[in-house]
Amino acid sequence: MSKALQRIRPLERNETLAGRAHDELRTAIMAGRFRPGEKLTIRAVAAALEISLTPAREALFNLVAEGALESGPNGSVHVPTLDEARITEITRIRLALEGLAAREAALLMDDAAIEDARRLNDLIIKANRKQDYAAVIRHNWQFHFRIYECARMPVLVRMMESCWLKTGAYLNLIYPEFGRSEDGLRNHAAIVRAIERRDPVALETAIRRDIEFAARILAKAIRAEPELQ
Amino acid sequence: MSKALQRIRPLERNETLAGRAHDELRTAIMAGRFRPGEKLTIRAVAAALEISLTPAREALFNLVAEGALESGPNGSVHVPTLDEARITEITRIRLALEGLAAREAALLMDDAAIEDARRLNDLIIKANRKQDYAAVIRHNWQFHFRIYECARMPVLVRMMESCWLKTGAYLNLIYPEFGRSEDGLRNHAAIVRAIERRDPVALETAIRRDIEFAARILAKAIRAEPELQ
DNA sequence: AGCGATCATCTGATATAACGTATAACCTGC
DNA sequence: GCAGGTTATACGTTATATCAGATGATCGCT
Repeated sequence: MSKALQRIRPLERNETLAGRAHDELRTAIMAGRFRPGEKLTIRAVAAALEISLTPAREALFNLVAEGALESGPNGSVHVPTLDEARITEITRIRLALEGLAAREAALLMDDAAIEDARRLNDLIIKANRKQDYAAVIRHNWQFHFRIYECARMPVLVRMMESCWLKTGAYLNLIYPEFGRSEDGLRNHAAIVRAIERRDPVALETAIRRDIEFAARILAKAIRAEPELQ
Repeated sequence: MSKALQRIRPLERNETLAGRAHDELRTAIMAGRFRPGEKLTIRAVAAALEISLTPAREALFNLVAEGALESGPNGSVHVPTLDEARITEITRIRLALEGLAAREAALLMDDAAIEDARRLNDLIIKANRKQDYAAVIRHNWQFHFRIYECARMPVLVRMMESCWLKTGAYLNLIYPEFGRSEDGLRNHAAIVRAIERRDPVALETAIRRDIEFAARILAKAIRAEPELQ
């Protein structure tokens, strides 16, 4: 086989309609474009994406299986809602998983990854200044997972993504407040310093602080709008 | 609403053909009834369960989305295979997740749960003596998850299940050896002692030892049969 | 006016058919 | 005998039709 042929990757599954629908919904969830508790009917998704019921249904229930959406008693699918117990549970899981990923990534990050993280953090700061919270959310995701993927633990990455997806619908709720506080930016600065020094303990500490900070703001936002529970 | 009506649970999704197929495949995977790498075609599953392609397909791809099965380039679905890197990754994840669950469960287990765990451990010992490894696998699952569910962290439970499912196909590979060694039984005895004393640290330690022991045997079994990679 | 029943509509579940692609057996030419 | 192409079969993907259950509104009765 030629060198050029070795470079090209095998076709991924998301070239199918169901796969594309899955990706589309996934990024929409992460971007917080659905309200917590919002009901997603098969037919509405099919109509919105201009596909038939079969791939729309497959995308929805795959997201349910992933834990990104929830299914009601009669097969209806909605965006998950979070109460405080669920938030503390997810937070504790994130501390365990992302702590592990952080320790490992600190040892394995190469210069390109460190530079990417630094650049993404700058983008977050800029977007936050412009109050472009959609960009903040997107770059924050990229920032964290650019680090985590350096741990070379794909199963772990999928589980961390699952945690993030569960809280995705609430991100728009917290970001105005997140931006106002300086703590979020300080935590990210500490993360960048830790990866520059390739210090596993410092990185885990900084990541933990970031997670706990986000959890506090999220809990406060939910207490403020209890109808979203 | 009456007290009695609050007790009854809403209909679960597995009353549908797709849900039942999902459960059926899931328990088959856990029981190690499929070989690692075995290909599961939609039509074969549909024929075996005497259902049409639609629910069979849904069950298969939901298991893929859960991480219990893997999908190849052209949409084919197979039982996951594990190399040593994957085993160490899953082991490290399990240590993090099940360690968290163990610490929490130790504080929350009531007498009924402790009694159940003791009873399940006895069943494991008996089944092991009879060399009924299918029963050992089943009771081992029940033993661990009877403990973990006491942590009241449903998201965490699903993630731990996902880890167990990934290694399910290899369980038959390791159990003859697992039974021969006394270490497995010793670890379980330590687990039972720790939950009787409701000691979080001791329980986490014992669980960790059990996980690491299982990982060692699994890695050895895979090294012995490299064609299964 | 309040309650309950009936009916229309919405929605999910499943089967089936049609389509395109991969896989592999076979066949041909060298 | 072997390489390369061809064809048939198997398989995944998608759309559509049909059915059943849930939902909600309207109408009638008390």
